Amino acid sequence: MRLAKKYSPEIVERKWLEAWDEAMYHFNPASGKRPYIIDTPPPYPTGDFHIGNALNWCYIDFLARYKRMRGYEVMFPQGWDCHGLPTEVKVEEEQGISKHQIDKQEFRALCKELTRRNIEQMKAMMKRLGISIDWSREYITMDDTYRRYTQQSFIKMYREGLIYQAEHPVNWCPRCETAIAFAEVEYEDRDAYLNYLLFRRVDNNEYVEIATTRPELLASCVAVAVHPDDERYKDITGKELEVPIFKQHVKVYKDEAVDPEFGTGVVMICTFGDRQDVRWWKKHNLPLRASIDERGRMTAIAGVYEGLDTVECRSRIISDLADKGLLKKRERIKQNVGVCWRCKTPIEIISTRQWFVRVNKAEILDAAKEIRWYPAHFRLRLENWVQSMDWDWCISRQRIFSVPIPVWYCKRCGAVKVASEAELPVDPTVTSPSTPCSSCGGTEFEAEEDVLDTWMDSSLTALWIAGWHFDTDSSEFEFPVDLRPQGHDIIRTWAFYSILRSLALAHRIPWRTVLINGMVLGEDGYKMSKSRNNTVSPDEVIQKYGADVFRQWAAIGGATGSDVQFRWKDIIAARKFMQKLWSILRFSLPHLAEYDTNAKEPEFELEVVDRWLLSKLSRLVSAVTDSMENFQFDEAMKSIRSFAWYILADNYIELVKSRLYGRSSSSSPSTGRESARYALYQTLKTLSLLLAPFIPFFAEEMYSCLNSGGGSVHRAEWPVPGKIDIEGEAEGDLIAAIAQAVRRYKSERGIALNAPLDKIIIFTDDEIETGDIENATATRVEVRSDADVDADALNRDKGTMVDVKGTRIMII
RNA sequence: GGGCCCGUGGUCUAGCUGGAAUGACGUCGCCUUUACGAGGCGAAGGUCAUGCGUUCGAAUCGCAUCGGGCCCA
Repeated sequence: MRLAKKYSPEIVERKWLEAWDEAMYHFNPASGKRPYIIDTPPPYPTGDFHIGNALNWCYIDFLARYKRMRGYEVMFPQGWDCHGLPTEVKVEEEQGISKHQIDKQEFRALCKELTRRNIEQMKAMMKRLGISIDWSREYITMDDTYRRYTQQSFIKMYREGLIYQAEHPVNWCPRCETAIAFAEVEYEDRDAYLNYLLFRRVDNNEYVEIATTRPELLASCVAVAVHPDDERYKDITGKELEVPIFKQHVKVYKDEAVDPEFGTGVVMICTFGDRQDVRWWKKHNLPLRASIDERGRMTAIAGVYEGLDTVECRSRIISDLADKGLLKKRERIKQNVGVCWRCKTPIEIISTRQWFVRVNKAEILDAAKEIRWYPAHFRLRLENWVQSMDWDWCISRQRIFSVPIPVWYCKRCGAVKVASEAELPVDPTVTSPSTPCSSCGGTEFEAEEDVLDTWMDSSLTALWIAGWHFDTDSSEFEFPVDLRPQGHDIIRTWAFYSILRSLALAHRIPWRTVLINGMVLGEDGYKMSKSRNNTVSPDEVIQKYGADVFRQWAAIGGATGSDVQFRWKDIIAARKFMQKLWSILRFSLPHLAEYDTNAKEPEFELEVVDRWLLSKLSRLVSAVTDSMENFQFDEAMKSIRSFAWYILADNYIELVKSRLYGRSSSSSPSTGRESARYALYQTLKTLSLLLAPFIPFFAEEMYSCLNSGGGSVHRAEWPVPGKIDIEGEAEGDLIAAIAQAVRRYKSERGIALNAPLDKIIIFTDDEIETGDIENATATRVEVRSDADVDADALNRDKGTMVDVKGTRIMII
């Protein structure tokens, strides 16, 4: 058999995509093998499996394939997190409607349909990438079984007092008209004015200057604060000030949190301008004056400004203040504004009745320490996040496409009626409770209209895949599961909520290990974004160079956990390596024709160069195994690449070529060829195994060409390192170095590599096998005693003395 | 303002439980040799940001400074 000269990924990859039986990736709990369960990220089905996803999934697949070969029963499931708001927005866009214009159920159906379509697109890309997902375990959070699970978890936590309803300030998006969690608030730098206003002292009619960026909140001003050590304001603490325009009297408090450097050092406390206001409001027991409503409009408290939006109100108040002489000055400043992560509208903090999940910070921090993080420092990101939370996790959302909160309210007594397990999944707006109110016996109920935050369902993935039963507190498979692979961008969301929920529902950590991947940066070094126009899709790379090449880039692009810059150069380099491997195979196969693939090591002693190769191979297997155990995919791939290129191709093949072609070696004429065939075959077979996690298509092709006992390389066992042959390595290193020195000699002099030289003299008192050197250099080799180095005046004049690893050789 | 990460040949990157600096791309030179010319072989190129310290010895540990990035406020 003779392979084509050029490697064609499109042919080989398509062939294996069609030939592979996906069942080989199915998790079989009855196999008796040790399980290795991966809590795979359930992406939000945008329809686009982007390069960041692809990097994440490549890491998972490297590991999944590796672990299978190591004898684990791997569970590599795949879920889809049907995120409500962005889907709703997309459907509105596509249909040209507003969600309020059509029936809720109809709208949900449109959302579902869009989601299914998007999932199919993303799945196709995952398959094309060769990701070894067990599709029999696919789950979609909008499906009834999963919705039921989510509602069950709600009920359990509600019964245990971990979920409660309360009126509390929450982050609110006035455009989406819904509460959002801390994790859904982003911060942006925006231009703003710092306005210096005059507040009148009630006791002596003097004015106090107060700087604020949000004069529209004057109606909500409930107090003023200064730093306790601020000498300038010693005399006003405890006194009352009159708020301009609105005339309410507010007290001046002392508080350490005031920054005396900002503005005038006097700050007005409003309900609510920001999170600090909420802290002060609680600490000083201040009253609540809500001046902004759920649509971002001014309320009746704002008097003449009622009905205006905040921006209009701000400018009206500023001009009114100026008219009254109460506006001292304005300064342009940069302000960090909290915005809705979906629509970038500045958020408000308003107090409404919502559902909350209790956040037990200490418990989560302890759990985070129990989990192994790779790289370790990412645990700190979670810790910092937990410590920064000001109030509990708000889980109710005023949306449509999400899991309904399974609750009704008794119309007669107002009691909360939580659905029973038997009623799940339930949409309380469609179905009535099956039993009367337990407080008053009433049978008329009002449905809870709110739905759950999407993290309420995606934070259950670890429990779901392990088959955790809420009723029996036990799981079908091992829990905690083994691995959570995810990007560092969602530590504060998915990782955080998953830990919280797992602790609350199962009283243990969700996974033993978290493996973090970095973000993919564009060629310009910046994070990929459409606005920067530096995006590259995995599809584009695959179409041009194949999935194996993409996967090599994913492995080798950077150290695990660090951000990875996308570079076409790396793609080209990966493709060159594919071609190199192909050429090695193309050269080797004819020499291995009719080779008995089950052959044991020959009876006779192998040639030194062959022993050298096998010893280096042993080291490679150890190194790659070690790297894989430590998630160092870049190191693993690099080790393989440099072994294949430098040791196998550049040195070994050049040295044994002649023997393989049947020309005899000097020491053991009859066995030279068999010795080389044995070493070459073992090496290629091992290489195909080591490559299998990274480039599954090529590895399979290679494995099948080598006829290694049938079956898929992906069902084969991971290689065990062979013996290390110290002497063979030392002599082989010298032989390879001599051949290399001769190559360099020829290269420097412009001599063709296959051109014979006069002769090569090796000065050594050790034994050295010269047959392969002669063959590789096409030159006769003479061995002389080291003592002869300076003796031969004639040759010294003609030749060039080269020091090779401490041994001197003369090239003539 | 707080936390974290990083600063290695022209560019990107590994090493960072201390012992003569990894690889890729680019550059230059040579080569159509029966595995590879949209390729191969070979070469040049580095004060490992700066300073101080610990050590027999530091890219690797500590401190400080400068610069970049990310996350959070």
